[in-house]
Amino acid sequence: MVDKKIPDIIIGRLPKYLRSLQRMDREGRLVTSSKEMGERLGISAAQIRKDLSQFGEFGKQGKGYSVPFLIKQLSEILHVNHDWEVAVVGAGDIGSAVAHYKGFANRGFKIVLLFDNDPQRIGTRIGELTIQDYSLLIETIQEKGIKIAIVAVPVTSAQEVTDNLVKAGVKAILSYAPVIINHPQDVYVQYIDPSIHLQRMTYYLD
Amino acid sequence: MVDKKIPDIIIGRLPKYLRSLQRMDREGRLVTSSKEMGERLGISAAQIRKDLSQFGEFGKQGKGYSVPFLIKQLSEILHVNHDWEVAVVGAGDIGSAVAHYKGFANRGFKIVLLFDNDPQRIGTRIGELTIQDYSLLIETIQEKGIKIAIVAVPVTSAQEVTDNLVKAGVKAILSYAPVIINHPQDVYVQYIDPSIHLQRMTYYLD
DNA sequence: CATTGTGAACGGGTTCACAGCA
DNA sequence: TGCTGTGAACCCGTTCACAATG
Repeated sequence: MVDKKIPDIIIGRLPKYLRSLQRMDREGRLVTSSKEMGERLGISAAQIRKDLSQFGEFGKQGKGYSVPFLIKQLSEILHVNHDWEVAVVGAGDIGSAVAHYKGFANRGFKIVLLFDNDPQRIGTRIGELTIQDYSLLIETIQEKGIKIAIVAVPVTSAQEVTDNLVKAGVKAILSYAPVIINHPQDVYVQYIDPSIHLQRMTYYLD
Repeated sequence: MVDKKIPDIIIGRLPKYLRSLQRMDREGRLVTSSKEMGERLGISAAQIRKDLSQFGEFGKQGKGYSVPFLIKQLSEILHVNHDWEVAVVGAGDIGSAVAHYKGFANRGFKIVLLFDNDPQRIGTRIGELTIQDYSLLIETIQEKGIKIAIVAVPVTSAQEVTDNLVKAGVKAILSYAPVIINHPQDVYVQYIDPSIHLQRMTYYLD
């Protein structure tokens, strides 16, 4: 294995492999194969083998892959073998749902901060988090050294919030605002926009 | 323009083009170019031109594209020139946030039904919707002829809910449950899983 | 002997570059 | 002149097919 540049499209599949493996693990499966993983994921077995082979020889010929071992390897590759602290900006409906979300457990993330600029909300609690004043965003995030943030604010504020997150040293942003955000090249941004997914499907509906 | 099979990867970009154009429209822009769209979207101008040319000749040489005209064309192509009625299953944190979400307006979708199986929730209201009994899911959806549903239930129920939606005649499903769902070929499924996005970024973080 | 790892072949999506046209 | 539409070239990801091997 050479540590050449891995195409981003492969990186994008690894979390799906990991999620599938963790599910197998919960089902008590100890070993799997590229064929089985492919069937579960709707991906060809050859592609899974080739993707994994970019990072090492994780399988055993004739046997397949050890589920716990592959989980360990993928977790390390994706840097989710330890939890990342995450800040959430916006405590409206989406921010609250994100703050309550149980799905980050065992996936490498823990929400530790929740910000809002509404005086009515600041100081109130959502789950185990107390809503912080947005005006303290930069200093608080800097202080804690947080590198990942989730943006759950209206379209109109998304750019300003992003700018402040970047100033605070955040390097990865997941935004629920349906707008493309300008950001430095060394900051990674991903988007969640349900309408995009729905429109992608309505093309095929009559 | 021949109505040959359009690659799905192109279909996936059209909603992004449409969202960007609607934003320009709100900004009062009347005309744009493939260059400008590309810069906003982080996509090459050539690709945008080639994508659009699959469906017709929408531009004017030397001038560019009319923003309102292109919005109209893309809306028709994606079948979002009229609103689709959407059912939401699950009225927990995610389902509630989806039900409250304003971002479907002008994107072609209107949530008209919200189901849950918790007797405590059934009959209560979320926004303008009254939570319906999940046991009435199939007949209600059939009756209304709803073709699109959003699944916001725990992983453990996602498959069963999907099976019932399919029975009810739903053809497009957007699922927030972090698990791959089995479904007939003539039913389209898309997923939203924030952990997948985050893990895709942590690969690049130290 | 089932299944991996992988070079080679393949296929298709992206970019290039320019003719065409307002 | 400026920008679209598009055939051709290019590039890169996927699939193929089989040697390797526990």
